[in-house]
Amino acid sequence: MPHLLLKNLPRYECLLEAAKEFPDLDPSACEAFLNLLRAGDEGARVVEAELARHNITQGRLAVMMILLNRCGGDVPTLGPAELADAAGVSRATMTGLIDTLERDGLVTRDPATVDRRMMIVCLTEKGRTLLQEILPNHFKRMAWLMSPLSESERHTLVGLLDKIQQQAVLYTASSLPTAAPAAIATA
Amino acid sequence: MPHLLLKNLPRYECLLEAAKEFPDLDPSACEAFLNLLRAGDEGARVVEAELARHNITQGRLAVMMILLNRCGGDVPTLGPAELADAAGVSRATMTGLIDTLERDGLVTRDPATVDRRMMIVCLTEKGRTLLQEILPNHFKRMAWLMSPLSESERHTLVGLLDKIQQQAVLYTASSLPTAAPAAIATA
DNA sequence: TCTTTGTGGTTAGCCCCCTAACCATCCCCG
DNA sequence: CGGGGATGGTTAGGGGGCTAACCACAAAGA
Repeated sequence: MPHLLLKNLPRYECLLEAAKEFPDLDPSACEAFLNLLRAGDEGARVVEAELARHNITQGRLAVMMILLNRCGGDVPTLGPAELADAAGVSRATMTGLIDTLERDGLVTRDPATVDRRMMIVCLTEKGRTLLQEILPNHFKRMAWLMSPLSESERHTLVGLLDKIQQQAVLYTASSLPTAAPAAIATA
Repeated sequence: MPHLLLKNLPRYECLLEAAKEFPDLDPSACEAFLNLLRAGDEGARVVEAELARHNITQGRLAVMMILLNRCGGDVPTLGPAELADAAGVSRATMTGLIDTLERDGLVTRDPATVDRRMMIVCLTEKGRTLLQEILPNHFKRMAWLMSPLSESERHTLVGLLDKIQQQAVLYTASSLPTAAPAAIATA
């Protein structure tokens, strides 16, 4: 589950040292990037550790929360494709997630009548109950994890992260052609 | 590979809305956490996209870089256990990583003579060459990804991320007993 | 109408990560 | 010297992610 990287991040002096051998290495960029991955990893680990006690993963929880949000509303026509899109995973992955959720009795999967290609996924009562049982602690855990940061620090953090994320999206948007290296070169 | 979460993060108003139903939900904490995971995910995706062209993953690269650092030096006695520890993965995972690296001819795995339990993993010439070919672009990519941030912003970011990471470690350290929920409650 | 194209869902095959269990070997200590 | 641990490496089994390929069906165009 971890995104993996070095457990003990290299110290800044080591990065400076390595930069001598690799002129392209930008020490502060490297440091920021490694810390980003590490913090994300550790944070995810904390949250997942709790969910694991209920035999739930981030992916499964995401699916259930999406269902809770929308299936509770007016439109109960929610199929794997839309779920996959909302969760940001492939349709094949969503099939697997729904498989296990269905096996555990947390969701149902029924063929739709209007469009015979479609399946309709819906939370069961058991799934809804489990969510009510898990979510409060889940939210508490997130709040606790962020508790060292003041309100204004959180705002700053979100702003910085957003810049990175924008840049990343900019890459994936232009990565289809071989234009990516060019974009790098010009940067 | 993504750590997975919702593709489109909920807007802040939605979090406020949800907080009415779940009093434990701290909107700013939640927002910060989701942005952290997302930025980490997207960043990792960018870096991995390039590595994938050379049939390399973050895990494989980490192993090779550790080997480059230490095997190039004086002590060539580097086994899976130490590698696993340095990379922050389980020994079983490291076995798998070395398997594929060895299959691709990037590392060798030979039994040690002094300690007959040990295997010695070493970069091959091919592995070394591949690293020299990959790393410059890899570093450029990281630098490009962080280019929207000024030097001082990067410093700020590292500081904030470190606070979160400290907190996370604090959790995993005390999670062996059931003390974790208590720690949450008191927070 | 009939064909073509697009879309929804699943399957197959691969990779990576984990835990638990298993041998082999080393090392310490009685 | 001999019998525990401790340590190194692998295997087995389970998730979860991806792409590519497939079939069923819907929708749009000739």
